[in-house]
Amino acid sequence: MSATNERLLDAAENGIRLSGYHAVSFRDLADELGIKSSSVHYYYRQKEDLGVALVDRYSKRFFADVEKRAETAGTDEERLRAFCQTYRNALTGSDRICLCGMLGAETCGLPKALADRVEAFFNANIAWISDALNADMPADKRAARAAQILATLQGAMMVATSLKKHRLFDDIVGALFEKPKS
Amino acid sequence: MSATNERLLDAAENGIRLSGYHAVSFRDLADELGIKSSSVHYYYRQKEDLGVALVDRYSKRFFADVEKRAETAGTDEERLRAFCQTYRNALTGSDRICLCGMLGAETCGLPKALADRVEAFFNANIAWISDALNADMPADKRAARAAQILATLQGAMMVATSLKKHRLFDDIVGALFEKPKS
DNA sequence: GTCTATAATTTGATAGAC
DNA sequence: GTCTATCAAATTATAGAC
Repeated sequence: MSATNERLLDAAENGIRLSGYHAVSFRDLADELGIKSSSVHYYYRQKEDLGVALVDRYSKRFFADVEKRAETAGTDEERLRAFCQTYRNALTGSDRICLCGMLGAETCGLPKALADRVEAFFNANIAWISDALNADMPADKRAARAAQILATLQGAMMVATSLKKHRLFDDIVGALFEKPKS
Repeated sequence: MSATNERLLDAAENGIRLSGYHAVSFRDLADELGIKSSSVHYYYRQKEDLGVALVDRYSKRFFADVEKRAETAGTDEERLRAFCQTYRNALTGSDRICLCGMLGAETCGLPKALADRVEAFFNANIAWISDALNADMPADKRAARAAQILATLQGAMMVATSLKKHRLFDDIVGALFEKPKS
């Protein structure tokens, strides 16, 4: 992977996470990198190819970060908190929502290959969370709870950035872990 | 409000909720209505004006529906469930996420006037939910819980449509109301 | 209210030189 | 790997006839 290719993916991920797939053009990306749009086509023939490469890189990085954070976690709840921390870091480190959160919202307007990868990302999220719930919860409720956690994280990113109150993300995720008063 | 104007808003809301603001063009809307794009400009001079009118109509309808459902609610929890039902109905009746959920994700790429209205919609949501939490919860935790409920609803719509599993929305919102086992 | 006509710009994409 | 040159199509938008 060349340096230009990487800068290209960075700029594209950036733009999409801020404004959406359809708001990002090859020319804007080229301008940002100081190259021509035809050079962008050299790396990715179609926009769809760029999108797919983007989600692939994002997914890999995401789960690598989750695993790294979960390594030092002892309990299941700590693993779960590590997972949420990956989301938090993606937001507070960049002021941008999740790449797949944006693309997931735009699903119907995306090339099928791209929408499929986003779907896979979410399914992998739910599977990972479900696994972390093992000890806490009866099996039949795990899937719903996992989906709830994913939805809350995604929604929290969206609402927090829209309201430009990033602390809101922490408040929301905090409420998610609140223990019922004994 | 003329019939054409209303069909125009319907088509625009439709398209944006499915694919996003930047994926919807005046020409597409015109074609869907069987008119010319210049006629669309007659109703809304700029795309931004159309977007603003759209969010205004959506907000009005949304809170009218919430109030109507909440009318017959006795307890605070019933009021909250009525609120969630408005979201659910928006999704299951159309397979589309919330207009402001989509626009909220795209915030950075939107004209400021539009982004501001979306922000106002979310703030009104949080205020309404906070109010419904009155009896249940100490005042200092209400805001966080209200934001959490909003985020969960928005995230649930997004994830459920992306995964094309609409039942997931019900599962997620169900888990939100789950009582801790006594 | 709707149309024709048109303009200016942007966008996704390709061919071929260097 | 990057460029020039170019294209066809799409997009936002306006002027003015009917």
